[in-house]
Amino acid sequence: MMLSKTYNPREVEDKWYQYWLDKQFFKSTPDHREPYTIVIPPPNVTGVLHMGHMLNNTIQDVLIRRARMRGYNACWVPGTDHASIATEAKVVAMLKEKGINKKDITREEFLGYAWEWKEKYGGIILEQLKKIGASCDWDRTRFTMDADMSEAVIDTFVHLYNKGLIYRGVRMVNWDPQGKTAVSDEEVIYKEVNSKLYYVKYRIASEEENAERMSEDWITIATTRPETILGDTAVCVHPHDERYEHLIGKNVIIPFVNRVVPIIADTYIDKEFGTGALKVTPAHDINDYELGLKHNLQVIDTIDEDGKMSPAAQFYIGMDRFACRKQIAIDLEEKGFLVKTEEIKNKNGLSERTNAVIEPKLSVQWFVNMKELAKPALEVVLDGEVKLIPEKFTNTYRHWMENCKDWCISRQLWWGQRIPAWYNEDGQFVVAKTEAEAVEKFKIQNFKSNNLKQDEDVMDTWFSSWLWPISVFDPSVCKGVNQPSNEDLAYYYPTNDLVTAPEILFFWVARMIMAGKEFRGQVPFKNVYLTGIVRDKQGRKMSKSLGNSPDPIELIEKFGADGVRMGMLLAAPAGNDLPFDESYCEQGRNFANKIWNAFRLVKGWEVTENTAQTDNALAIEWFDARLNQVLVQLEEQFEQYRLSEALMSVYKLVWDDFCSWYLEWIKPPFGEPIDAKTYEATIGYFEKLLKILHPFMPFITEELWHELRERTEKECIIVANYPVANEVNTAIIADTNTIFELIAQIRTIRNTKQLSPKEVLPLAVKTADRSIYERFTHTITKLANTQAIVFVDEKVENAAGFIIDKDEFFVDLGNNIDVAAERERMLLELNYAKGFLKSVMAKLGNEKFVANANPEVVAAERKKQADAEGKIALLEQSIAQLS
RNA sequence: GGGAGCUUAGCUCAGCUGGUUCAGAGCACCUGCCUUACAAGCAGGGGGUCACUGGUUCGAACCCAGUAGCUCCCACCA
Repeated sequence: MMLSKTYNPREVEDKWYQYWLDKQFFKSTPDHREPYTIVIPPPNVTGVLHMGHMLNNTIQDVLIRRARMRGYNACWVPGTDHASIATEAKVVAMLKEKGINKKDITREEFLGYAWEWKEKYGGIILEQLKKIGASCDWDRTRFTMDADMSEAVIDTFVHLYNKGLIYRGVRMVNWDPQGKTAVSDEEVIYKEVNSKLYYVKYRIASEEENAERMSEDWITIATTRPETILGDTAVCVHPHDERYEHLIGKNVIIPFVNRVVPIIADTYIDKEFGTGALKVTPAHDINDYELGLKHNLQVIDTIDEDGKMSPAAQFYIGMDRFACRKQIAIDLEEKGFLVKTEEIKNKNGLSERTNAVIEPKLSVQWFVNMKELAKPALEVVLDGEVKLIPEKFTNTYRHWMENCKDWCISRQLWWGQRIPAWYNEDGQFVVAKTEAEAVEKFKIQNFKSNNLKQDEDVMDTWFSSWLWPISVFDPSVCKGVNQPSNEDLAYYYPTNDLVTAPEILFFWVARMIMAGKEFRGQVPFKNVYLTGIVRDKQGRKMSKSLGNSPDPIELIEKFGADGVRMGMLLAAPAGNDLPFDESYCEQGRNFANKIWNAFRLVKGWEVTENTAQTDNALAIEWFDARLNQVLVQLEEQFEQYRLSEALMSVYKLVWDDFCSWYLEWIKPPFGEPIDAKTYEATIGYFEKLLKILHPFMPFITEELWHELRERTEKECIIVANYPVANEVNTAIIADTNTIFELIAQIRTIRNTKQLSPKEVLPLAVKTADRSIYERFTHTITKLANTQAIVFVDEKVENAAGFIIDKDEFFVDLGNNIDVAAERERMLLELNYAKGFLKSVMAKLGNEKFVANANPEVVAAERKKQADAEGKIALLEQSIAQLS
C-alpha cells in the first residue's frame, strides 16, 4: 500500500468526527459509573470562534477525553449565552443598516428581530467547536434564554427578592445622552483630552448667615465642569489641610443660586490637586455621590436625560451642558467669581456606541445584596472545597469577595429576562413571577391593581449565567434551597472542572459559586482552571479592532486541528498569558507528521516467525520501562493541571524515545523482515502511545488506531482504556542510558572528524566489567555503526577516546587523529574535572558542612570526590600517553 | 490610588521541601548529512552574573529586606 509521505489532516478529521457522532460516543446519560462533568463557559450566541475559545475548549476537550478513556462517565455540556449587551448592540446595528431605529419600534417587534438574528447566527460558534474536535454531548446543548432557562432566572429573582436579598436602590449609572440609555462600565471608553480647569471662588457664609451681612472670606475650588456648580451641595477639603482647617463646618454660598452649603472634610481629597478644595455635586459625579452618601448631602439633579440643564438648575434651563459650560464661565468671570483657568489633561468617558460624553446620572436600579451570598462563596475557596488553578488567584479572589459591592442587576435593554416587577399607576410595585400573580399580590397589599406595567429593564446576563452549572441539568430547581432535583442534576452536580479565563473570575466564577451554595447548598465545581489570555507576538490582547487575531478555522485548515490544538497547549501553562505565534501550530503539525511517518515505517515491515529476537528484547524491556516512567509522570502532571508539561512529556516520549531510539534500535536492515515477537510488542507500544496522545490529538490517533489493527465498529480509541502505569524498571533505564551515552560519544567523534555515518568504526573498551557491553553489543554496533567491540587491557595508542564512569573507550582512526587537538580536548576536560573536585573538596573540608548537612548529602559529596579523582587519574594517564 | 503577580538561554517557559534531575526543556540558532519512515527530517553543537543591591545560612535561582522594570485586576484623577 502507498502511504503519503506527509500526514493529511483534511482527509481524516471530518470523517472521524462524524463517526464519533454517529456512534454516540459523546453522549452521556446517568449510569453506575462515576461521572466526570464539565459545563462549557457558554460563548456569546452571536459570536464566532476566536483564539481564546480555541485554547479554552481544547483544554476542556483534553480533560474530558482523558476522563472518558479512564472509565468515567464523561459529560461535557455545550451551549450559548444570550449576552444581552453584545447581542442587543449587534441587533441594533443590523436594524440600523436596514434603516430601522430601535426607538421607532416596539419591544415585541425588536425581540422578534433579535430572535430571528439568533436563529440565523446562533449556531455558528458551536459548529466551529466541532471542527476543533470538541467532544460535547450535543444533545444537551443549552441556551441561556431557552424558555425553561429563563423561567429559572425569574424564579431566582423572585426567590431572592422574597428573601430580602434583592432590593431597589438609587445608583449612578453611565448615561449616554445621545443614545438616551445607560451603558455598562465595559462600554465606556476613557480617552485623554485637553480640558480647562476653572478656579472658582465661593463666598464663605457669615456666622449668623444672612444675605445682607456678607463675609469677605472666600474659598477657591477647581473644576473642569463649572456647569455643575448649580448642583453643588457642599465643598470638601482634606481634614488635615492647614489652609482650610479653620473653615471646616462653616458654610459657603454657591454663586448664582445662592444656595448655602456646608464645608465638609474627607480624606478622599487630594491636597495637591487644584486648590485642595473640591466642589461636591452628588448628582453628577460618582465620587461626589459617594461623598454625598457619607456626609448626608442633598442631591440636586441639574442635567436631564438629553444632557441639557434641567429646571432644578434654575439657570440656563434647556441649554446643552457644553454650551452651558462656556456660558457659565463667561458669566462667572463677569461676576468676579472666576479666579483663573488652567489647561490640563484629563480623561473623558465616552460611550462606545455613540461616542457621546458619558454623563454620570442617578437612576433607580435593582440590586442583589452581596454580603450574605459572598460569605459562603469565599469560605469554600479558602478551605479548598473549590480549588483555583493556579493557586495565586485565591488571593485575588479573597480580596474581591471581602470587598464586593452590591450587584446592580438591572440593564436598560430589551434582550434578556425582563425584571418580574409590576407597578401600578401610583408607582407601587410587587415582584411576582407572572402578571396574574402580581395582581394577587397587589390585592393582598390592598394596592390598586388595574393598568399594571412591568418593569422595562432586563437582568444582567451574569444573573442568568450564574445558574449555568445547575440549570443546564435541571432549570426547575432555582426557586429556592433544597428543591427536589431530577436525575441528571443529582448525578452530574457538582461538576468536576471549570475551564475559563481569569478575567471573569468575579463576574462569573464567583457568582456561580454563590448560586451553587444558595440554590443547591453545594458548590458547582471542584476545580477551576484559569487559562491565560491569548496575545499576539507583541504582547497585545487579541481583539477584533486590532485585527491581530488569527481565525482558528483558517489555522486548522493550514495545520490541521491536531496541530493547532497542540500549538495552543504547548505554550499555555495555567494562568500564564500565551503570546501566540503560528510557529507553535507548525510544531504541532510537524509532530503529527512525525507520528504518521513512524506509522509508515512500522506498517511497512514484513514479519517473520523465523528470526531470533537478538537484543530487540532489550529494546522492548527498556521502552516498557520508559513508558511506565512517563505514565507516572503524566499522572502527576494532570493531577496538577500542568497540561503543557504533560503534552511535552508525551512529545518527547514519542519523538525521542520511541522514534529516535526504539524504532532505530529494532529496525531491521533494509529488505529484511522483523521477528514476530518484536513486531507485536511494537504495535502494542504504538497503541499505548496513541492512547496517551489521543486527548491532545484526537484525529490522527483515531485514524492510526484503525490502521494499526483491524477493529470492530465500536472499538475506537476515543473509548479505549487509558494505559495504566506498571512498576518502573529503573535498572534497565540506567544501563541503557550508559549505552546511549556511549553511542552519542561515538557519533560525536564521527561528527567532529567529518566521517560519514556509513563508515564502520572500530571500538575498543578498557573496562573491569565487560558484562553490560556484551549484553548490549548488537545495540552498540548497530546504532553507532561500529565493528564488533574489542576488549583491551591497555590503552590504544593514538586513538580518539573518551571516558564514561571508570571505563575507557577508543576509536582508532588510523592516521586520522589530530594529536594536538585531542590533547587540547582532554586538557579541557581535565581542567573542568579539577575545578569540580576543588569545589567538592571545599565543601568537604568545611567542618560546618560535614556537621550540619544531611548525611545523604555528605555521602553524595564523597562519591563525587571519588568519581572526580578517578576521572582525573584516567585523563592524566591518557594525556601522558598522547605524544 | 488599592490589590495580586512577574523578572532564569534569542523566544516561550520548568525548576515542588535551600544541597546530583541545579543551572534545565521546547522552539530558534550553528555545523555536517537528500543515511530506503519522515528535509515538516537525521546526527552533533554553541548559548545564561537566574533583574539589581544587601542580609540570613556551612551552602541561595530558591528564604528575608530594599531598588528597578513589567503585567493583570479593581477604583478612577476633581
